[in-house]
Amino acid sequence: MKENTGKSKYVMLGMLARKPQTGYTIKKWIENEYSHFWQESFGQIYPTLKKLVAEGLAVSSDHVQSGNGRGQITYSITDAGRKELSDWLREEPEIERLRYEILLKVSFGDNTEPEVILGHLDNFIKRNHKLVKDMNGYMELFEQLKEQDMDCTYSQLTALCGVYIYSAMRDWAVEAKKIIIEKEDDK
Amino acid sequence: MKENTGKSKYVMLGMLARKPQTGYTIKKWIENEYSHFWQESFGQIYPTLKKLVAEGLAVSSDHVQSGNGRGQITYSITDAGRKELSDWLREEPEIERLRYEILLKVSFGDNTEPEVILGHLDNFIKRNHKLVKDMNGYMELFEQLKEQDMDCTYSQLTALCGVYIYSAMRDWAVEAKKIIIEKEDDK
DNA sequence: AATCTCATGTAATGGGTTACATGATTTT
DNA sequence: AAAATCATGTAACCCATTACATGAGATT
Repeated sequence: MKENTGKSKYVMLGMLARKPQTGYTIKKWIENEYSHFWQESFGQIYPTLKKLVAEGLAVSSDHVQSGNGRGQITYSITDAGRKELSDWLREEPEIERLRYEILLKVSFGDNTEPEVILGHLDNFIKRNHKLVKDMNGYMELFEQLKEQDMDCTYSQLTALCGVYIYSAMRDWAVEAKKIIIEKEDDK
Repeated sequence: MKENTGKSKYVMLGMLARKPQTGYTIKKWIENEYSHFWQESFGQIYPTLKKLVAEGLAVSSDHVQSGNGRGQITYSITDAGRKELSDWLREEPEIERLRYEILLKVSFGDNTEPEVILGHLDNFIKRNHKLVKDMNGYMELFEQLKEQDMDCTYSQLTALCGVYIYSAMRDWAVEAKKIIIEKEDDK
């Protein structure tokens, strides 16, 4: 019985630490503000929330609250939950294992025409360019919140990371295209 | 029967496209040159290779070749395999889903002391700094190979991506530390 | 003698997404 | 009237890692 909900458990705790919420709003929250570095599906969220309650890390207030639809369940974090979250925060973060399919395709580039790879890079540049703009949008939004005395430094830092990473990816792809084209011209 | 070996199938094909190999050497190859953007375990490699043979995308020459140990099985790609690889290369790469645990912890930073997050960032900086050096080492190595007329442009591009991405991560973390410290000083 | 590396393989386990089921309210 | 959104939940499936099993040759 090695209860392992992986990281989802702590994500739920982190979300509930901000304010009591339903599984549904947690999902929306993650989609909106976390999607560039984290994602959770309902298939994870609902069972995990139930486990939190079973472990005493959260409580589910209002079993069925008739508002709209089927009724919603609001979860709140307990003191034990805050302790669990804070313990986890102290642990050294795991080294992330990346799986960039585009790098795989680039590395196998010899097995196709250069145009194929150049095409992928073009799309990649466009996507990352848009992401940089999105992240800068978030940065501004947080800046405005700060002026209204709302503390959101840590959230802003994740957006800043997005700016850095997506800019780097875009710049790399631009450079990569140049190098491939140069190589083709040399032939 | 939706035979889905995910991406591993194409990784194996890409490896065999370079030269006929054993599962063991494929593992070593991926560990050495791909680990920063891809990884495969034996539990994936061996069954996948067998499936490739079953699908006619590879052939296994030399069932048991007494050399050392239990004997090795060398796999070679077939024409059908090359076709499959090239078809896959043409497909638009999937959008990668990142899961950066450190960003999760940063975003929940309010639930712990700033020193905890600063500590994580310190380690993150060190790790990424080392990775940048490693990637630059690869870059040089590939440069030398180029001078010996070996074509390795595409492999070099993945190392270049490593330089870009790890530099960005390191620079972000340095900046993030500054911002957190500034905020603390303001209090 | 013990351990490390080469070498292949399977079974158990875990973590996560997708698809499906249900159903009320709100918007088009 | 139809479609979208709110809202919760389960089951199937897939992918991947880990642990385990086997065993020979080389090294310490």
